[in-house]
Amino acid sequence: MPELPEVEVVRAGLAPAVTGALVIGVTVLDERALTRHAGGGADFESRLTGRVVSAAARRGKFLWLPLRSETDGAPSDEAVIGHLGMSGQMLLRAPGAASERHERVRIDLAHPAHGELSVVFADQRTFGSLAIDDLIATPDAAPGGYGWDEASVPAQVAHIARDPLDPAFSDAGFRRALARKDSAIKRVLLDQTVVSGVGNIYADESLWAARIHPETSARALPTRAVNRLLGEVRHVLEKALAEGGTSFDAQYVNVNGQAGYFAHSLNAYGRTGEPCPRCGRPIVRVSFTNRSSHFCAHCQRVPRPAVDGPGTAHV
DNA sequence: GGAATAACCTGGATGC
DNA sequence: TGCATCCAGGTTATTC
Repeated sequence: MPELPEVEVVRAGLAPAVTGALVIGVTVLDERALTRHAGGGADFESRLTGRVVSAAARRGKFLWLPLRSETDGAPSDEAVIGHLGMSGQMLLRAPGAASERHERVRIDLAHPAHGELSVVFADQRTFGSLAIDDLIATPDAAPGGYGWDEASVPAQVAHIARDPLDPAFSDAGFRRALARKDSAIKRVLLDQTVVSGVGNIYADESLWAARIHPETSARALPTRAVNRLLGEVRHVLEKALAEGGTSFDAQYVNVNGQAGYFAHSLNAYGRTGEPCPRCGRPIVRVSFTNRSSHFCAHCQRVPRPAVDGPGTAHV
């Protein structure tokens, strides 16, 4: 389940290998990997071949490789965007390497320093996708994402909020967004237009660390609790990033096919029935909007229902 | 307009 | 052993 740390590990692995490389060939093996691309496989192949990759960038869970032409040196106005979905992988392989299981797209590159190599997009569940998209200006004039200094972002990524590790992320804007949301805090954490990069695993871990019940109303959270939560989100993401991300099986790996080990550091997610590391009571799992929430019912108390009536304070 | 829900998809785990 | 069913979850279109 690639979330921000897993995607950042992939981006960091791709960057030195692809920056400055010329695309010398593209093979689309499964067009389901191009659900975000306006044209078909042939269009994807022809538009990408002959371009030069300027960088490897990321915002939240979206990756993109800005493209420029081989000769004119003009600024990048398009990019290959990629989302790993549930099970997507970006693998670096030697030229002519055997096909990967669930391989969907292969991009062959010639790098001026490293020679030829291939970027293989493999995806078991086909929720991930690639596309070529226009770069548009960021409304705040800040760099579009991590690994990209230009104030531009792919059009399909423009609606995605900045992630909490982005220097241009606005804490005040996050607090204002929560104050407007009449939804459970966990649902808001998973809303990529409010804060990006957080998925089910890190939402559960951050809420556990901040001692906030996942069904607490976002707008009912006091400012102090919001600040505590934001701090824990950042702490959890940074720690997971330092440990190479979370891998439960072979579905999340870095560009070399290696797993991360943050799964050993999880306190709540996937630990149903195990003792809470804080109080020793069992972690519980409940269904939550088509997925699961894991939390400690003792440390993360159920929010008291709002009561309308005389004497009730409203904010 | 905001919030909630369903659908997309594959393979491993589980039950019979 | 083989088959059917359930489950995992990020994004987005649809519905309320």
